[in-house]
Parts: sequence; C-alpha cells; structure tokens
Amino acid sequence: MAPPRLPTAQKSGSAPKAPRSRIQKRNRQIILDAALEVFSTHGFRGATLDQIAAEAGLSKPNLLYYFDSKDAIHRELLTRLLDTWLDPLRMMNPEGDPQAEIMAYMRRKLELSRDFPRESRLFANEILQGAPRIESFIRNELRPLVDNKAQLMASWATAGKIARIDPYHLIFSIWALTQHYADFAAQIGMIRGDDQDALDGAEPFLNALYTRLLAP
Amino acid sequence: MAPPRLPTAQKSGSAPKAPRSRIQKRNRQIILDAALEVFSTHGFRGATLDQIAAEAGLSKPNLLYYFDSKDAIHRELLTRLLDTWLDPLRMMNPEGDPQAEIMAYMRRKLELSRDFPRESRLFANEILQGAPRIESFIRNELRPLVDNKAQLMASWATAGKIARIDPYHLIFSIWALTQHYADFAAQIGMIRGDDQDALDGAEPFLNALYTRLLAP
DNA sequence: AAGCTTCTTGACTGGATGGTCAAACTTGAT
DNA sequence: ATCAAGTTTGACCATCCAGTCAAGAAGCTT
Repeated sequence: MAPPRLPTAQKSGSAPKAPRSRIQKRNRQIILDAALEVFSTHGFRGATLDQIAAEAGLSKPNLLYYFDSKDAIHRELLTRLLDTWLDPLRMMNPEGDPQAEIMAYMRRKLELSRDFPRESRLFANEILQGAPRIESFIRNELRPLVDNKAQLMASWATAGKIARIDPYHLIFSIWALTQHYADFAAQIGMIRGDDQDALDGAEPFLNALYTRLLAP
Repeated sequence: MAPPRLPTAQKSGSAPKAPRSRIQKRNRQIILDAALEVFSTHGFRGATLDQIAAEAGLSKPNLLYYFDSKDAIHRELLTRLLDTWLDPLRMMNPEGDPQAEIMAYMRRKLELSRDFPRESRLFANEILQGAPRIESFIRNELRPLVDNKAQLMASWATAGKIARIDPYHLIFSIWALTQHYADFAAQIGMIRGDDQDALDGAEPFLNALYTRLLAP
C-alpha cells in the first residue's frame, strides 16, 4: 500500500499560514484590503469583524477561516506596512548630494502619503495609542536607522553642505509634514473643498520650504 | 400654605446639566479629566466606561449620574476643546508685523501641544476617523477663519512683507509640525530616549524653519 | 463520475460593555 | 436632630461582538 500523502490541510483550529491555492491568495488579499480600510478609519478596537466581512463581501466565519483572529489580520497589516515604511529613509545615500538626498527623501515620503494614505492612518492610529504593538519595531529598527541618518546629516552640516539644524527635528518635520496630508485628509478636504485633492500644491510648497531650510 | 419650592433635581433619567453643588463641579471635572486621558489614547470606541470610572476613582453608575452617556462625556470634551482650538489663529493680528504674527501663531500652537497633548490627541483621533462629530465645526467655524487668515497672508505676500507661499499650506504646515509633537509623542520618545521631553529643541528648530521660509 | 480536499456559512456561545434601577448613604438647611 | 435633597453603588439587563462548530457546497484529481 502506498504511503499516505501528507495532508495539505493545517491542523484544525489554525488558519492557513502561507497561501497555497489561487483562492487562498485572492481571498486573503481581499480580506487584508477590507481590513485596512476599516482599521485605518476606526482603529483596532473600533473596527468589527462584521464590518470587515461586509467590506470584503465574505461571511465572518470565512474571515476566520483565512486568519486566526481579528488580531492576526491586524498584525499582518502592520507587518506588511512596516516592511516598507523604512525604505525611503534607507535609500538616503551618503555619497549623494546632501540637499538633493534630503529633498528626495521628503518627496518619497510624500509619495507614500499620496499612494498609501490608509497605511499612514493605520500607523498613526498605532502611535496615537502609544505604539504598543510596534514598540519593538520602533526601538530596534526605526531608531537605529534614524540615529544613523541623523549622524550623516550632522556630518553634512559640519561640512557646510547644509544648514546647521538639528537632524532629528529635521526628520520629524518631514514625517509631520508629509503624513499630515494622509492622516488629516478629512480636515483638509473640508477646508479646501472636498472636490480637490488634499495634496494639491503640497509638493511645490514643501520643495520651497526645504530648499530654504537646508541652504547653508 | 407656602408655594412648593421648585425641585432642584432634574427630571429622572437625565444627568445634571449645569453643576450646582461643589460636589457636582468637582466630580464632573474629575470625570472629564479621566475621560480625556482614556479617550485620547484609546479613541471613542476603544475606551470603556469601566476604564474611565477606574481612572476617575468612581463607580460606573456614578459616572452616569453626572453624564447621560458615554457619548455625552465625549461630546462635552470635544466642545470644551473646540472652544479654545481656534483662539491662536483668531489672535493673528492684521495690524501687526506679518512675520512676527505668523511666528507667534506657530509658537501659540506649539504651546498648545506642550500644555494640552491629550486634547491634541483627542482631536487627532476624531480627524483620523473622518471627523464625523466635528464636521460642522470644521465647515462652519474653522474653515471661514482659515479662509480669512489665508487671505490676510496672501495680502502680506503681495505686499512683499513675506515670501510668496501658499497660505493654506503654510497653515497646514504649522498644524502638522506643532501637533506632531503631541500626537506622535510616543514615537519621538522611543527614538530620542524616553527620558527627555519630545519638545526639547522643537522651538528653536521651528523658529529657524519659519524664519527662513517667511523671509521675502 | 467518484471521492477527497478546500471552502463557505447559519446558528450558536461566552464574555465584554453601555446603561438601568432601587435601595442605601451623605449632606446641608432648618 | 430631622428630613428632604443630592449622591453612591451592587446587582442586573440587553446588546454587541470575537470566535466556534458542524454540516453542506464547490473544486480538484483521478
């Protein structure tokens, strides 16, 4: 008799970890997309599985077939987000032109706000609540990277390539100014008219701002 | 027989609206303070009456003796916040020195972040969720004020008193930069070391930034 | 088509949570 | 001290919500 095939099903009680079938891949993505929509506007506690299920067009038990729990969905979203959150800062090149590098970093962050506003709001929600789920990420990954780039900017400043300004506050200012357009989009829309995009005119403004700020 | 005294008690089922006794005034304030703490970090849905009651050192039914509902507490907090939120911008004086007026506005907003970070986070939470409870405030009070001051700044720019920059984005930048220190304090603390204040060095940095930005 | 695996869901459970209520306790005016 | 008003709370209820389960439907593989 032939040796029994290893069962492809996971042991009862745990959702599929890695997508195996076309259906799995598709539905996990649908769920994550719906969950991002709901979590980013209502926060973790404010979101319900029923909302996410409705948004995804699936039944609640079906959600829990693909993910172990509400928390697991949220963790997966955060993990995927953090994976790419550092990239723009990582790209800052010590060999490049200082002012151009910083301007490019600002522009990359602004693009994130334009292309991934929900992700930005998901992140903002986490920080507002004291960053309990991403504290280790911030301490162990973000902080060293920021320290590293801050040192780089400080060296640029002493070399006279950019103005002498606190590099940490410089980085914070880029975060604040770019993420504001995603996180506070509702407010901006109500003030400037909901028809036009919140980011209209943002890039020229920020270009002018950082050009003037960085000039030695 | 003497005419019956008007009962001081409100009709059953509704909490006291205006504080009458010392106890009322004191306990309503204690509750609002506790609620601000809890709402500002967990958001409306994430906060529970039990949490607020524990924070206030009162029992849950006692909370509901002073306020009609969880929602009523939240509304009261928002109302009090919004009452003072516009003041710094209102204070901007058309007769004053343009650059000094804008710098002073920025400084007043920074003071709000320093002195009322919880209020700032409560506000941020509302906006993140799409500003459902304060939409009319934004449209009917904030927007006209911003339009008014933006026009003023535009006139300053055409008169050559300040640089030619989009006044709306200028205002948004002040909001973003100042509120960031309150709303993202958790992140800043984890990056700069939790011992020092998030706002250390913020004022000189922002002074430098806006001095360079506004110079005609 | 058969037979197995994967996928889907209606009906349910247990715990959390906003809110109620009646009874007890405290306070202050007389 | 008395008594009426104001204050406090333990016990309770109804609803919401994350998560379970067993049974059925849809896909694959042969």
